[in-house]
Amino acid sequence: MNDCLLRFQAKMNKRDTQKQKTHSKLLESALGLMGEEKGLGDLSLREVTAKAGIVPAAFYRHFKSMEELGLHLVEECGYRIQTIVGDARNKGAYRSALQLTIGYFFDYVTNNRSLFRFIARERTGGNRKIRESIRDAMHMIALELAKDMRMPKSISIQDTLFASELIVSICFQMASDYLDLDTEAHFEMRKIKVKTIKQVRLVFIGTIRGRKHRHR
Amino acid sequence: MNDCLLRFQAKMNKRDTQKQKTHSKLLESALGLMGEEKGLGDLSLREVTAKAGIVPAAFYRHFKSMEELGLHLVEECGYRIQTIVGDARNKGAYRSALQLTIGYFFDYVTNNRSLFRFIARERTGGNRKIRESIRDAMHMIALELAKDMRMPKSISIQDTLFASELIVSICFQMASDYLDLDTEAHFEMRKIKVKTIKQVRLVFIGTIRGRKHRHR
DNA sequence: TGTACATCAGTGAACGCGCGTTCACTGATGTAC
DNA sequence: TGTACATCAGTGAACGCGCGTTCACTGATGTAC
Repeated sequence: MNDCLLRFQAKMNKRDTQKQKTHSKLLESALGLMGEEKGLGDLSLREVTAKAGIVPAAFYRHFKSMEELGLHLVEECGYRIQTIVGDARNKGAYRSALQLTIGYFFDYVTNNRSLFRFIARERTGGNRKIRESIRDAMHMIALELAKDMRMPKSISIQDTLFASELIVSICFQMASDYLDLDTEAHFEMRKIKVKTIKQVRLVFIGTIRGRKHRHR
Repeated sequence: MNDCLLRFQAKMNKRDTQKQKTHSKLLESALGLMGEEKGLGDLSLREVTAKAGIVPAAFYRHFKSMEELGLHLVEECGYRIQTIVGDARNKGAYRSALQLTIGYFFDYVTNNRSLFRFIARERTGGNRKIRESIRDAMHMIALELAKDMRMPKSISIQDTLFASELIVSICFQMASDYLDLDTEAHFEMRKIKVKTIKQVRLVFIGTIRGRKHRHR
């Protein structure tokens, strides 16, 4: 996470570097403390600072409240997921079968449990500002995904974007269900993957075959 | 809500009646206290009992924890929404155009803000038990909806149920977005309704036209 | 019906606890000359 | 380069507050005879 946060940094003296490090450590600590049961709202400023190794009062050198930390976290997570989508493109995932692409997706979910848990949970569970921020981030991800979807020429950009937004929404919902399973529940995991593939395929078919209906 | 909770009650002396009344008042108070910003986890036992007009310690005569109250609330809300689906059937909503049915749906959402807010929020935002409980409730609702969907004979029961589950999931997600809007934002509300109609139509088309693909 | 006892929803006081926030501070790092 | 002062991330103690939970209690209602 550290290097992500430093990505726009210009002048970097010893003091600024240290501050950035603590800043990142606070975000990382917050993300790490949110387990299966705890959301952003369940975290206390005190436990986050304790995990980050600073005194509670020092929190205010970085954020004016836990909500502000949450907004930074959404931004950071949104950025990371966009990177994931970009990586998938470079790996050529979109040239593979749908099944394979969804497989990659769930691999990412598995390897970034707390990140996806956070977004899925706060998407509806957080406060209003956080929810809006996540909606924006998901919109950006959908834009990124739309670029990569290979649709027949007859499908307009608007229809492609409409489909990609629905797909992103579905995938986050399924990721949330997926993360609720025991890590050993392989059969149930398989079922969720298959269900996701079927749902996404349904969206593709609906988009391609329903074109005329939606434009009449 | 009271009559709902009494619906399986047999012997009803003065004492039992009073207890049921307080029990309902606790659930109603909890639901009422959850506004735009607060979820179940943000409620304190003390504020719920205060709103219900009893002393904090008396809470334990009804529930052993706030989590238990939450589970009762899910059950109650699930039941109420099923009733809504049933009502819609009796009103003949499913014989109307899709647009009309979705219109009815959003009317119900508007008239039961806290109920839908609660379910939408805790679906991913609550703790694990609550989440599972909501998934079960939504499954029941999807079963109810599947009964009412008029699909071509060529569509199997399984495919119909698959579609109805996706539709329920989509509708709750859109209801959540809808409830985030200012009550005066009529244009934005219209946009969400149109989006929902398009998404649900897409699911219908995908189900009907994709049949062969999914069975090959 | 009347009486004596049992039940139990709700009371009110008390408790210890972790919380967010404040404040004056320290001491390492940065800056101006 | 060396010195004097400014900056500011992090400290540590203190605060008042609302929290969940406990407990012995009260008094209205129910039950057995």
